[in-house]
Formats: sequence, structure tokens, C-alpha cells
Amino acid sequence: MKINQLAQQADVPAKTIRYYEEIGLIKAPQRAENGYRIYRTDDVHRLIFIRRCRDLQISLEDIKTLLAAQSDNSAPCDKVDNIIKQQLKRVQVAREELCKLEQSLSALASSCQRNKVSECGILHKLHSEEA
Amino acid sequence: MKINQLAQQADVPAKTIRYYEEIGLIKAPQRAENGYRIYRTDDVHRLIFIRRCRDLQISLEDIKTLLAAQSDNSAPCDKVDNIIKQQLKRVQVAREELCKLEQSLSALASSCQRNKVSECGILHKLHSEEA
DNA sequence: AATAAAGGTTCCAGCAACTGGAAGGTCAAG
DNA sequence: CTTGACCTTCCAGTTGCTGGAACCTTTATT
Repeated sequence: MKINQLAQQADVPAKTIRYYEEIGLIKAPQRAENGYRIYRTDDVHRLIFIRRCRDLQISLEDIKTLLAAQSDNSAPCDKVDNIIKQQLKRVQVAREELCKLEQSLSALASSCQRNKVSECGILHKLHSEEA
Repeated sequence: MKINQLAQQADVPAKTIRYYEEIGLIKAPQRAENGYRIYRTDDVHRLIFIRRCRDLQISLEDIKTLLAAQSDNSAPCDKVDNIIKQQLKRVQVAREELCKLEQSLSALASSCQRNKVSECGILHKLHSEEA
């Protein structure tokens, strides 16, 4: 299978696949005589796994760890567990941050009644202490 | 006032101030004879404004627009209004995304009962269709 | 006065995770 | 036989900084 087929099946741009290879996230595949990369069905699964992790905004570094954990089947899964828990923490914190942001911004958005910048409540609030 | 004083008063690293100057977000200040940047009280206010906007995760591009709007006092504040509304939208979308992420991750986090990778529910779910 | 520490300056590199584009080789179809 | 799609490599750019080297100036201490 050539790179674009893999790309299509895993729903990951070909460019990104080459990038993943470059940074060592996936191993370099065999090459055809013309130099084209040749992939196996196995690679589709691995790449889909990676895409799912990326959908969950797990960093490439952490994905590397997850992949490594999988290649050693008898290893304890503390690492896997920790990564997911960490991610959950990160996402929770980020969501809380965004909630605060949302409040600030919606307060700002409702504060512009005039139509001249000099009288604009938004800019006034952004300049005042409490914004 | 020298750059580190400005940095302290506005709570923005000196390095970042130079960067803002470089990309044209703030204008180049006067220089002392020794080449040091000399800032005025005015600059403190502008920089605090910028920091507040960054706290709200408004992009430097948009902050540029907000600053430009302010320098033309008689301009209508549609632009300001639009930027804030856009930001609000962006933040709302991002928060919703994070809520979904949080659900997925917390489902994953609770799915590991065994202590071998080969039996790890987390990895199984990440490999299965629905993850 | 000599020297050390603190604070300036410039420029270059790197982070994450790609993405775009140039320049060129290969392959199937009309 | 040429057009167009697909492959290759390599280089550059994105966002918003941040770290560090190499160097100069000012201030404090011995």
C-alpha cells in the first residue's frame, strides 16, 4: 500500500505520516524499487491508534510512550494509566480556564452600546483594573 | 524607564517586550545614549492592555486591530465588537470540545483494572472503533 | 582602581505539530 | 508523447514566545 492509501484509510494526511516517520513515532517502512514507501495493514492500525490519541489531544511524546508500552505486552500498565490520568487533569484544568474566559468575554461582549470607539465599553473594560 | 522596570510594572517579560517591538505590536521606543530602550508611563498602560488581552487568549493579530481601533478615536467600534464576539465564539467552541474530551478521557481512565498492558482496558478502548 | 554582578544589547535557535511549496522522479491514460 | 496524478526530498513558515551566546554598560563591593 502506498502512502496516500494509508493516509486515506487512517484519515491522516500523507504529509503528516512522513513527519511521524521523521520524528521516529512510526518506523520507516519498506521502499519499493522506485523509492516509494510501502505500508502493511498493520501500519493502518497503528496510525489509526495514533490519530485517535491525537483526537484526544494527547501529545506525540505521550503517544510514543503508549506505543512503547504496547510493544512490551507483559509490562505493567502504570505508564498508560498515568498518561491518561494526566491528560484528564490537563483537560479539566483547560476547561475550567475556558469557562472563566468565556465569562470575561461575554461580559465584554455585552458592554458595547455606543458606536464610537471613544465610548466603547469593551475598550474601557479592557483598560480598567478588573477586566 | 528601562525595559525591566516596564516589564515589572506591566507583568510582561522583557524578552517578550522586545519581541512585541520586533513584530510591530508596539512601536520602538527612544533610546538612551548607551542604546538602552527608554519607555514612558504611557507604554506601561499599553502593555498592560496587551497583557490583559493575552490573558483572554486574544491573538496578537487581533490585539493589533484593537490597538489600531483605539488610536482612531472617532472610528466606529464594529471591529472591536466583532473581535470580542469572535473570541467568545472561539472560546465557547473550544470549551465544548474540551467537555467531550473530558468525557472520553474519564471513560478511559476508569477502564484499567488489570495491571498488565496486554489486559489494559485503556489500550483496548483506544484501539476499538468507538474510542 | 579593579572586579564582579546585574542589567542592557543583538542575533540565532528551538519549542509543538504540522503545513505549504519548490524541484524533481515515476507511472498510467488518452 | 504528453498530460496529470502521485511519489520523493528539502526548506520555510506558522504562533507566541523562550533560552542562550556573545558582547557592552552600569552599579556595587573589595
